[in-house]
Amino acid sequence: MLKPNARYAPDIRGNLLLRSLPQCDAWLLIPHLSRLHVDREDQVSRTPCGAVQLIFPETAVFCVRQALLGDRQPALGLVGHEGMLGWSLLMGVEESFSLATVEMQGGTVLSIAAGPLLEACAKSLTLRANLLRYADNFLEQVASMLGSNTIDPLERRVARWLLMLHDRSQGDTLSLTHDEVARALHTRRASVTECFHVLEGEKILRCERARLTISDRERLTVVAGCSYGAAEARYAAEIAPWPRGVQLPPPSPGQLRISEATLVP
Amino acid sequence: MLKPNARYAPDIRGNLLLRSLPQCDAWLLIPHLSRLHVDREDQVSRTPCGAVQLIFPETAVFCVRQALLGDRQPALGLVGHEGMLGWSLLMGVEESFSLATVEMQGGTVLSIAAGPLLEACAKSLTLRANLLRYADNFLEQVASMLGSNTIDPLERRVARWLLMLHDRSQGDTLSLTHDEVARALHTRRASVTECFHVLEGEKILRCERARLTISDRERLTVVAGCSYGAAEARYAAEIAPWPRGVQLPPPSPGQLRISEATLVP
DNA sequence: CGGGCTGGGTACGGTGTCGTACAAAACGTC
DNA sequence: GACGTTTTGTACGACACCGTACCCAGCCCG
Repeated sequence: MLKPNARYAPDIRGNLLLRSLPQCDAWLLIPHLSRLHVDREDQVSRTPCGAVQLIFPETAVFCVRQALLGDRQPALGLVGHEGMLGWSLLMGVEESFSLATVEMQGGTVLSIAAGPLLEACAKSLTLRANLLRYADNFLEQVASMLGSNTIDPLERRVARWLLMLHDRSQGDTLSLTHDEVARALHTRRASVTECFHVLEGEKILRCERARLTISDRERLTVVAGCSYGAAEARYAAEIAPWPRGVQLPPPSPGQLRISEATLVP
Repeated sequence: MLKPNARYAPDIRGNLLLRSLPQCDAWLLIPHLSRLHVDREDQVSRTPCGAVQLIFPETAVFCVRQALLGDRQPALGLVGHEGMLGWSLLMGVEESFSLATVEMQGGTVLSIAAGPLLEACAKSLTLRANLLRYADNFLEQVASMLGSNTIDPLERRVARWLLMLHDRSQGDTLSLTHDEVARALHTRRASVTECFHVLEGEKILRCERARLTISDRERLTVVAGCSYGAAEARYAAEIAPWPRGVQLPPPSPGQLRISEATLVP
């Protein structure tokens, strides 16, 4: 019942995850991809035809939150042209627990309905594996977010969030309000303003009304500390080159002793 | 090189996830499962033969953290007899970003090496889907943890953590120290002690040295609020009955408007 | 040009949690 | 039964962040 849209094959180079697929896998998806435009604050979970879908953002950037919870909750992570939305489809779950909202100024995405997607995955195990590898990476992103939210002072969290947004945008200017950042990090708008002022004082940032420009990304990563970089480095190692480039964070402070379990007879 | 252990087929009823599998899928795994005993504080990621493995806890309860980070980090979630460890194998990732440590008093697990596991998954798509569904559920758990850590006052977080431990234990007595809880929630040991005293005053808890007993689980869930329950209810809906039983949290406060995206010609 | 609105600057008191510290109690061990 | 170790009880000052509030500056619109 979910007929693929009979349209010309769209260019997939706008999404790094799609671009990272081997040719043969990519062509299992391409005929079924539609390009959509989404606006700021949109929440997209179904195709215009009503089918559940997988979404590969191009210029749009999505902020993922838990569904069913109010609007006052922190962000779980960001998904832009490096990733996809709707991974739960690949895990055999119809309705995801999460919900994505368009951050910043809106843009385009490539979308494929659940039906054709699952057919394609059935045909190619490597396709499924490649997409699932991103799901794992997103889990790591959420884990990092948890760590950052729990132990980092606000300034560090703000720096991290800006870097994450920067990675997923073109250019160095982000069009968002202080309030938007505050809601993502679950803090006061006023606190975000203060953090911005500090960063502005250090010439790392420049902010105008509803728009801020990152002028010294290098030093911003220093402020963000080791909360930023781990998930991104893994993405680079396992999936595709990371948009802005990353180097691995400094070696871990504590050595890990992994003991072997004893066999029970 | 990774020969399955030539052992009698172990009883899999100790793990709810394994038990939830259809017979035919379960028997793809059973011949390759070994029962291991793990001790408190153990970190298990490989079989005694050195192979990466998937682990199905029975009586053991694991606390999952990010690997590569120091010991001073918050917990991402808990895995007990309702779930599994090593999901990243199913997503085509060799080494997981996470690391699990045995909480409380140790116990047994069922383990299968990566080789036989992947062979089994190749044979049965439903097996893979069933296991991946848990991976999605764990992601939701981490998401809840993030929310709780970010917005809840400490008392609520403690209550939630106790409930999560309770779900995965037998009986009503948890053998853990205040310090263990403090490290999981990334707070002071003293703060945890204070929370316990409050709960003890309300006759919800009774604590002795390195051991605490939950005497009124009902009221504990009230203290935990809506941070607890969402992921558990989903588990119940999609995988298997939840150990202690859960009812869905109260209806969401804010309605969600999901707009459809516009097609780009 | 003037009003309305959104976004940003700034302030103040309150408080939950932190870091640190020390002593008492419970337990294991010799 | 004495000792060391682990676990718990309790205290105090510090401070990051919170909630709230108000005003001002850009910006859109009529």
